[in-house]
Amino acid sequence: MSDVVETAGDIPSFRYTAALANEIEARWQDRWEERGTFHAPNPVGPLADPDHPRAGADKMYILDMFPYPSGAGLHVGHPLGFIGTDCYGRFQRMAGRNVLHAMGFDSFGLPAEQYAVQTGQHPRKTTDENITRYRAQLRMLGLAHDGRRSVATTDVDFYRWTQWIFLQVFNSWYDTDRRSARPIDELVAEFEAGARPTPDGRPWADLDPVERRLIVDDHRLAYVSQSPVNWCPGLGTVLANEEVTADGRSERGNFPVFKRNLKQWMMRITAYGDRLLADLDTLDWPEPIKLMQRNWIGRSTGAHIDFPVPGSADPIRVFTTRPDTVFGATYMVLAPEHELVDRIVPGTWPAGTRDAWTGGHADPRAAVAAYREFAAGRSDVERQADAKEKTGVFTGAYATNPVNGAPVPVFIADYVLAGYGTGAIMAVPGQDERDWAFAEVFDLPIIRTVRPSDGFDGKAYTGDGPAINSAAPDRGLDLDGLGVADAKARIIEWLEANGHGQGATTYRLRDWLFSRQRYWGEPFPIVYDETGLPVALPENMLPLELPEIDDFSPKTFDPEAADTSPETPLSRARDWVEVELDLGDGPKRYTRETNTMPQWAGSCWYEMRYLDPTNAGRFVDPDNETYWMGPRGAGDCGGVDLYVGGVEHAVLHLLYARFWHKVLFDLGHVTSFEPFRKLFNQGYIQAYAYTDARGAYVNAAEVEERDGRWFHGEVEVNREYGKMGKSLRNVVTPDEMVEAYGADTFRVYEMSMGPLEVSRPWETRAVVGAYRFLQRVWRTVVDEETGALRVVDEPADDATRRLLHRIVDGVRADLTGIRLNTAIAKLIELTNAVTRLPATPREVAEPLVLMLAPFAPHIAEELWERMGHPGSLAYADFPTADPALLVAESVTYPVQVGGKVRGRIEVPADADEPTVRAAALAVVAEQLGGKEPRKVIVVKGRMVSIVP
RNA sequence: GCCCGGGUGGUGGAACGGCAGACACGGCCGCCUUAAAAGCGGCUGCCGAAAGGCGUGCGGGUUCGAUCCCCGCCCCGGGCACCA
Repeated sequence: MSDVVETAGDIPSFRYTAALANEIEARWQDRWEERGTFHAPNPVGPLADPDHPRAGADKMYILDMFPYPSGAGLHVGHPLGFIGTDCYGRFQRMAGRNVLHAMGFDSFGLPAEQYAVQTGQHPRKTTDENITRYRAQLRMLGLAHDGRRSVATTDVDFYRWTQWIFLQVFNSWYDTDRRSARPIDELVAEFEAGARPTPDGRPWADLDPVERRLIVDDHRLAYVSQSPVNWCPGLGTVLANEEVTADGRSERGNFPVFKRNLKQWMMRITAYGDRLLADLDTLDWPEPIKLMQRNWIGRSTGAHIDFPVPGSADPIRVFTTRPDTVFGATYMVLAPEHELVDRIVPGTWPAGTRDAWTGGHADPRAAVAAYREFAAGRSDVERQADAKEKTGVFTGAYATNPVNGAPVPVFIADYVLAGYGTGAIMAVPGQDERDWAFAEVFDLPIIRTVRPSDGFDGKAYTGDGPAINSAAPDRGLDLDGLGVADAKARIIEWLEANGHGQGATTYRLRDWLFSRQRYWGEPFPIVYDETGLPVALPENMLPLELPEIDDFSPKTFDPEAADTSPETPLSRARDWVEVELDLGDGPKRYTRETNTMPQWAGSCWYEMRYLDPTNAGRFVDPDNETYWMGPRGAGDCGGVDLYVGGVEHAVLHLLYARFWHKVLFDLGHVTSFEPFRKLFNQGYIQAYAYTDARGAYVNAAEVEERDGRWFHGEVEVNREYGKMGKSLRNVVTPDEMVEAYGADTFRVYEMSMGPLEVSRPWETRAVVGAYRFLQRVWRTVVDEETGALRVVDEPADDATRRLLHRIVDGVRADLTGIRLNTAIAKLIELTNAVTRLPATPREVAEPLVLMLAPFAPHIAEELWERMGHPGSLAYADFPTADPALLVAESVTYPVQVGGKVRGRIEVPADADEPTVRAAALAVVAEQLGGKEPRKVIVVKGRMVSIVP
């Protein structure tokens, strides 16, 4: 991209060229670094600085979603958000705020590990090299980061606190009465005091130590569970629900995923479902993101209803959002994995069992076993592909409908999910489409319990209407005639009064699967003793460092082999796994946990480490957390003032981080109850890619357009629009842009392309517009031929001064609202006006340069210095408009007749309405043809509208 | 299928319900130059010679006035999807 040819002598010696820009940029980047220009002072600790110009000032914490340092380096799309936050932060600093802006690296993760597996090189080496490269690329852009605060999640000093927070979570339980996490010791104390009954009612003192531990472990916010998880044989690891795509494949690698019962670490995020939902209302986030989180949490209200099973001690408890339809429950379905199944299945088929219900098996046990095997062997892909075809089998058991005593056959079917509600449903085919479909396959009765307004039409009716067939007079229950909402309220009242159930709320959100079978992640600070139960390492044994091993790969399997089980890389480090430790009760043998934490762990709290990156005694000092993230008043959630990143983290990272933050809040470690007060989703820079006739990508830089068609040499190629990527052969790097135009031009171009939140295509040839703009700014201050200052101390003419103040006012408003593209347009407008003047008045040049500084900081610093200001403008006051100069002396009113502009009048700004009206009528007298208009509307300062 | 977001010149995009198209790219014309590049200046929504007319996905509505608000479609992008 070095096609900007500069031959000495052809261009003025002091023109703002790429070469000059690069020289200026390198010089200022060095100065900023040497002087610590962007160091933000903390209230306490090693980063405190009482002499700093912003010490104790109003603070502003700006955060970017930190990048994964990939081996490919940055392309021009990556820094879009970083530049946006930098412009905003530089503006806020000039507006008087103490701005904290830092950059770190989310450096655990699969690519470094996979590269390590291929090459045998340790992932730490690859990771460190990539981070070094990223730092260099980011530095080149002139980002005003506090370099002292840069952290990487793979730093041992960082992940010791990730482990520490894990222990906080592990050593906590959720008190549903107080709606808060509490230390686990307090739960134990309640059990010991008898204040809290044990699950089976036996006195605490009668339980043996292992029984007690099992009960306590069952309450922890981090716990080991044997439950259905997403097992991905092709990757050799289990995955969180959020990492599985809609069609049942791994987000990474696109391998099939199977539900398997495996022992895994879970985080009890469901305990926080209601707070994660309710507190969304306190956040200044884009509505679509809040909506995605609301949908993900998926709160539904309804009721639990108990259906007794004759001969079984336990009833089948179902969750339903439509308790009003209980009279239409003609069968029930349990998830195949439901724990009650084995206890209710009889030895033989009951009399009258239809052949279609048995799956051809001689007895119910065989039928259930066969169906379970079938269901377990189906990947989510297959299950969802066949969603319309219902499968299942009769268990041989009947339950009793509590409202009328009717016997109800119990089926198992995989359309009922073990993880949602109670894993059991009452099926009401008359009012539910899925139940209808199942009832058709198994020829089950259908009872309508809601009357549609326009008649029955051979399918389930899910709308509102009066209840029918819903009375049991002998039991004091009659819903008939009630609308859905009233019927719901009435039946819940009846269920509660008669002990058959109660109103209930359930969430779609499931607990978070927290362990991975990988090497390159945080080791769990957990060991197992001879009982096989987990034991937390004491804090003084942190950090628990990753052991050095030779083979970093988890064992992977045939992607389709559902019946395989994970084997972790760390389990190969035998000397590390089998240890003797003294955890306070003398040296004993322990076995270490060999799973590692998922990549999300570090990103759940990194924003707090920037606040106090070197603190060896705490993850963050409370005074520093309170200053930077504390609530601004009663009811305020606190948190980062502006968090900018892509929408792809709408539910994963942003939900997990909120959860951890709330646990830390409950335990008193932070004062904010949300981590990110304001969220801003930046758009993406997209790019065109071109394929030839064989579908192979050709180098996009070599493609030319001719009459709306695209050619690579003489070959016509096909244009695609999408991502930038090596394999698409359309990558443009910031390095090339900086070399060809300078970092300031690159920054201005990216910010001027459109609103920060909107995605847009990259167009290299358009970058020159930003370049010409900066050249014009340069020329207003510096004579291109001589290098002399063109700035004069004479006052500006009135029009220029008014323009300046209008622009200052607009740019300030645009920057405050993060409308960076329109701010730049205004600066160009001002520059274009000033360029036409014979010399540049200082009263215009200085504010122009100051306003330019957030966008193009290097050239602004350089010009500021040349205008006689030593030091940096980073802390100079951002210009303020004089309100008196914002009021125009005269106003031009367009005059509309019948909605069309037919003339315009110029009147003094303070002209009263009759004056404007008379002037307007005069100018359009011809159109009115002497007739008196029906109506004349004068909008002060805006326009006149006449209805003829 | 359900839920969001969005459709404005050749292109990226501007417009508190008030002159649609700011600003930029591209294009055309000109200046400078032996020449080219760079730079600078002018023009550039569409139709029309002009006067003028038509224009913000399509069709309606509210309003003195609609890119903006309301209703119904069409198209594009994203999210969720057997959640009882």
